[in-house]
Amino acid sequence: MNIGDVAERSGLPAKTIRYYEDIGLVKPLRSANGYRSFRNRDVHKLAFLGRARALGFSIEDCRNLLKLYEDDHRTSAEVKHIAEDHLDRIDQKIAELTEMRATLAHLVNACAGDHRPDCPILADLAPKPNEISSAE
Amino acid sequence: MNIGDVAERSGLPAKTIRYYEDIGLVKPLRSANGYRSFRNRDVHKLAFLGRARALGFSIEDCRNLLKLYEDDHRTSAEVKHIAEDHLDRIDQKIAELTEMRATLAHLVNACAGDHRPDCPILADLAPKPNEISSAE
DNA sequence: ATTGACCTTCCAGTTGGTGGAACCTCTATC
DNA sequence: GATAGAGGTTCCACCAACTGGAAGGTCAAT
Repeated sequence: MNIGDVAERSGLPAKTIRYYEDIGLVKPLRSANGYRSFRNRDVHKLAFLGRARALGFSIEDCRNLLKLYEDDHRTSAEVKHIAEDHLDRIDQKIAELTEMRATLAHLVNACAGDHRPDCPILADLAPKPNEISSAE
Repeated sequence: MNIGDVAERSGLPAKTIRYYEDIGLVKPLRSANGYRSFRNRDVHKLAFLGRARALGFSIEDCRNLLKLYEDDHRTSAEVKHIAEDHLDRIDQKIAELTEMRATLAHLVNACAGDHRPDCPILADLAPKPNEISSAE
């Protein structure tokens, strides 16, 4: 199968598929004309990757998940470990964003948003006199 | 003031300060020895940038906020607009992550995490037979 | 004179692709 | 056989926002 068909089937752009080959995630064969020739298992892998990426797993996580996926002797503990780590990272990210959101929403709320220059948002961003001790 | 002192005062790494000069966010003077010489307003700006970045504003947002900050003829509407756009982007990001989190938490929960190979996480990532029509 | 803490520039790498240029191949049509 | 168009190929550059490191200059103190 050529890359265009694979792109359609896996839902990944052809560029991305070539990139995944570059970094060793898939190893399609080559036809006599130099075109990549994908087997069903390649397409299968790519679909797996697309789904894992959609869940936010890093490429390195994907690489490891793929390895486990293809290893009959894996343990579910190994898989779970990767997923739990990722879950923790997501939770942390959500916490960060939620805090930003709270501060920002507060400031936006306090800002009149009119023609005058006074703005609580800028006032908050501006360093307070005590934060930066002056000296040359 | 030399970059080391500025780094300490602004809370930004020296590397980052140099980078901010590179991309035109600050324009410190130079001493005879070639060292960067920061005025109080440079330090002020850098602290502003640090705070804006901590709230997740992009560098381009920061550039615009800084411009408004230094413009006596700004309107709070302009500032508010930037902040609201950013808030929207944050909300969208939180929504994405929250959805990922839900799926992932569900899968992690369903996974025994023991020595056996059966794993609902991998099962979910694997393409279902109907998703990929086979053909060579 | 030398040590060590600063400072300088420049180049490369990070993450996960994306866009474009220049060029080759295949199929269909005239 | 020529040609057009839709595929494919490689390679290089770029995005954000830094960060690490190498090679070297400067300064203050011993």
